[in-house]
Formats: sequence, C-alpha cells, structure tokens
Amino acid sequence: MRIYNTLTNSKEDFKPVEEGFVGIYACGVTVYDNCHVGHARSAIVFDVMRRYLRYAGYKVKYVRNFTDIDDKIIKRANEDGTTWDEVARRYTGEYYRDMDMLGVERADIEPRATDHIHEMIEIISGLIEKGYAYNVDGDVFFEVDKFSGYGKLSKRDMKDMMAGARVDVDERKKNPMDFALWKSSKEGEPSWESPWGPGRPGWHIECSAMSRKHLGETFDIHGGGADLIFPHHENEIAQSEAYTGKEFARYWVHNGFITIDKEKMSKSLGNFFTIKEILGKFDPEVLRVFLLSTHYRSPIEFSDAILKETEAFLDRYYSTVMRIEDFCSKNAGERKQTDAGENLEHMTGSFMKRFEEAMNDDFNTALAIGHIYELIKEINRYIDSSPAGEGAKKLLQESLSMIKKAADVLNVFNRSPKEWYVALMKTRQVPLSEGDIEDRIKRRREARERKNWAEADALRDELLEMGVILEDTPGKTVWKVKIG
RNA sequence: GGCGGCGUACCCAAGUGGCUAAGGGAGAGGUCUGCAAAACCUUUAUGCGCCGGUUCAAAUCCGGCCGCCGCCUCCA
Repeated sequence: MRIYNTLTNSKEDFKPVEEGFVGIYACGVTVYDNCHVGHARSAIVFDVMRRYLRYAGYKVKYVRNFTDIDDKIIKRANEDGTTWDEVARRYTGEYYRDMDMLGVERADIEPRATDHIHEMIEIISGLIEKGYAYNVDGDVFFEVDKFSGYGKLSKRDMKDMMAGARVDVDERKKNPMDFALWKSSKEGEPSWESPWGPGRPGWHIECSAMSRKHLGETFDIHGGGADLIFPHHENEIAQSEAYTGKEFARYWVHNGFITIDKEKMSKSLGNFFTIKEILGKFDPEVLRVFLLSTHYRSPIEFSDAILKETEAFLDRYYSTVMRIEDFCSKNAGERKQTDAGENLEHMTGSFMKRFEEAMNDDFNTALAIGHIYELIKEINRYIDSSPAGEGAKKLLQESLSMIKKAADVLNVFNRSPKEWYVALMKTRQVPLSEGDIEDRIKRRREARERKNWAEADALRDELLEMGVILEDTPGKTVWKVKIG
C-alpha cells in the first residue's frame, strides 16, 4: 500500500509502527456552526481510509477530535446570548446529524479539547522546563527558534515566513512566529486553572495532547484538510517532537479543497454550501459518491450539474440491480450461456484485485469507482445477451456481490433499488405515493391489453409530469424517479 | 515576494517512463420497443497548456514560458 506523505511530498510504502495495527488521528471540526461540504469531504475521505485499512486486515484505531473551546465559539455564544459549552453541544449534535446522513462512521475515540486540559498543561509545563516555551504575563508561547525542524512539513524557511508575518504581532513574542500554547483569560471568559493563572489552551496543543494520550508518542497517520498544514500541523509537530524527543506522526495525509468557480470554498469568502442545504436537494449518497469520484488530494469543483451527473450514475447502478433482481426472480428456464458471459466472468473474477490495486495506490477511489462503472456495463451487456438458467443467475449474483463488497468499503450502494427510489421521491418532492403509482401502472396495463395506446400514453405522460418514469420490460412495467 | 500544487476530448475524470491514453456525462447514428424509456452497439484526443531537452521509448523525467489555484491570518 502506498500513501502520499506531505512530509516528503511523495508516495511512500506504508509501514505501520506496529505490525498489523494503524493509529490514525484526523483533525475534526471546531463546533461553532453548521458544517459545509468541505468538512464533509474531509470526514468522508478519512472515513474511507479507515474502512479500507480495516478491509486490508489492519486493526485500526481512529481518533478524531472536536475543538470545543476557541475564540469563534466564544464569539458565537456572545452573539446568540448563550454559553460557550451550549454552542459546542449544539453544533456537535448538528455535526453528528450531518455525518450520520453521509454514512460517516463514528471514530473509535472522539476526544474533546476541554476534557484534556490536564494533559495539555502537562505538555506545556514540560516544554517550559525543556526551554522550548516561555511564559509572559500568563500567556505561554512556543519558541520556534528552539525547534530546528520548524517548517519541515510546510516546506518553509524561517526567513521567508518573517517576510510574510504580519498583522498585530504580539510584541511580547521573541519571534513573530512563536505561537500560543496557553492564553490567559480576560474577565468573564471561560477559563481553567493552570500554573500560569486562569486561561484556556491555544488551538494547536489539544491535538498534541489528545493524540499522545490515545495513540502514543509516535503514531502512523495524521491528517486533515490541506489548509491545516500551516500553521496547525507544523505547530503540532514542533510541540510534540520538542516535548517527547521522538518522531510525532509518520504519514501526513491532507485532502484537497472543494472549490466554487475555482476558488476555495470557505467561510470567510462566503462561497459555501452547508451539508444541510445540499441534502435538501440531493440524496446523501449522491454527495458521498461525488466526493469520492475525484482523488482525495485534488481540488473538486462543486456544482449542481456535477451532482446531477452523480445522481444519474447512482440511478444507473440501482437500475442495474433492479434488472438483476428481476432476472433472478423469474428466469429459471433452459440453461443458456452466451459469449458475454465469458467476459463478465472474467471481469468479475478480477474485479476485487483491480479495486484493491486502485485503493492501495494512495486510496484512489476515483479509479475504484471507474472499475465499478465498467462492471455495471458488463452486467448489462450480459443481461442484454439473453442468457438463461441457474448458471446465469449465479454469475449475476456473484458480479453484484463483488460490487457490493467494494462498495461496502466506500460505504455506498448499500440500499435496495426500491429504497433508493422512495428516497428520491422525497428529495424530488414527487407528489405521489407508491400506491398511486402502482394504481396507474395497473390502469395502464389494462389499457395496453386493449391496445388503447392513447390512454396508456396519457397515463404515462401524467406520471412523467410528476417526475415518475415508466419503463416497460418484457415481463412487467417498472417505475423510477426521473433524473436530471 | 517566499513556498507548494494544478493544466488530459465539448464537460467531469483516471493514468506519473513502455502494449490500441481507463471510466462517466453530453452530442450524433443504430439495435430493441405499439410508441417510449432503460440497456446495449458505433462514433467524438496520432493527442495530454506552450517551447526545448534527456531517453531506444515521455502525458509521465529535466529546464524555460504561459495560465489557474492554494498556503504564508481563522479555515476541512
């Protein structure tokens, strides 16, 4: 398995610290507002990595934190006339609601910063003792000049950064790049007792403390969005390695951004869509598949058009499943094999190998999904060639089970066609029940038996008007929700 | 200004030294169908931003140029 490491800017063979075990720490969210689709991407990317590592036979311990104390949370609480912990609680709940919809599994450990104040104080004290940090009037700063590796992750030189450093540099810092480990609290702000007086932790220290506690001083994979490389992850490395004297994380993994008109989606630019907004218009599975259709390190341009395309793909998948089910439910006739069967057999037999090759190469979900498309096409080709008999059924079921096995790792395609269409009726706000549709299909069938094509077509058009498509197959008429 | 990344067909997108450059969407034509829809078939890059170079061999490596983006401040 090869994983791209931001530390070396290259793909490396993956070798965990401990044989057969992988420790992953991914930076989660600051719970001060609803998540946007950029947060969804990060969560889904690491969710899939963790699932695939597990599939590959590793025992995985996945840690993802919540930052539940920070300036933005305090600001939000003041705006809403509530307390910081109420804000954190509310948006942690919203986070779970969104992520559950998107099929993001809970992490094994989901630590909160405020539950680890003691561990943070321990590290900060140690850093002061070792001469890596200094206290000025109750604020404690990390002294970057003391840590020789500073800049190794983000590949920047101290001199270059000096040139870029700006905006209200705290005069008390020895170097403008020094960052806060502990911030003294002003009157009325939330605070915790510490050797340096009441205050709260700086942003970066929580990840050093929580990863150390739950994964040890050296662990395998540390990740997050690419915007965390500097300063957040750079600072984590400095703190942790200065404190322990050991290598912090082995592989640094960063996902790319979501863009709107080529620009990074972000709160400050205001060009973002919340997960909830998108889920009002599309099925959650559409968003998940869309985000996995591009390699995790590349930027993804976000648009309605591309989501519709993804929706059409999912529809194709569920339509194919419906065809397979239909075929298997009635086709027990004379054994008949076709040439297409050989192709399908071959493709099915090699499918998992190709899936694994794709995923082993830095989690190439885009390629993996491409392989799924190909197999779907081959399945349809086979059904079109009119095979028959138990052997044909078995082959189709085997092909479908391969797709499902791969899809399980991505956690997509896990519903029945019917569930998909019922869900789609809801998101598309089709003003009909299943019963209404079945009723019309029955009336249409009667009209067709009388060869009253005008009436049959009128019924079909009426349904189409409301967003439902009818498809006549040799045996029966099936319905789908119109896509596009 | 410093550092990093990207540029593959009408659109999305995989591919980072070697068989005919995956796959999907859209378009065109066809098979099937009462008509449709779906599915399938055919078709759409002698070509991978541009110019040089290395190599028996490059979209893939090196250099230069052009364009776009990101980080350097909170940010997934």
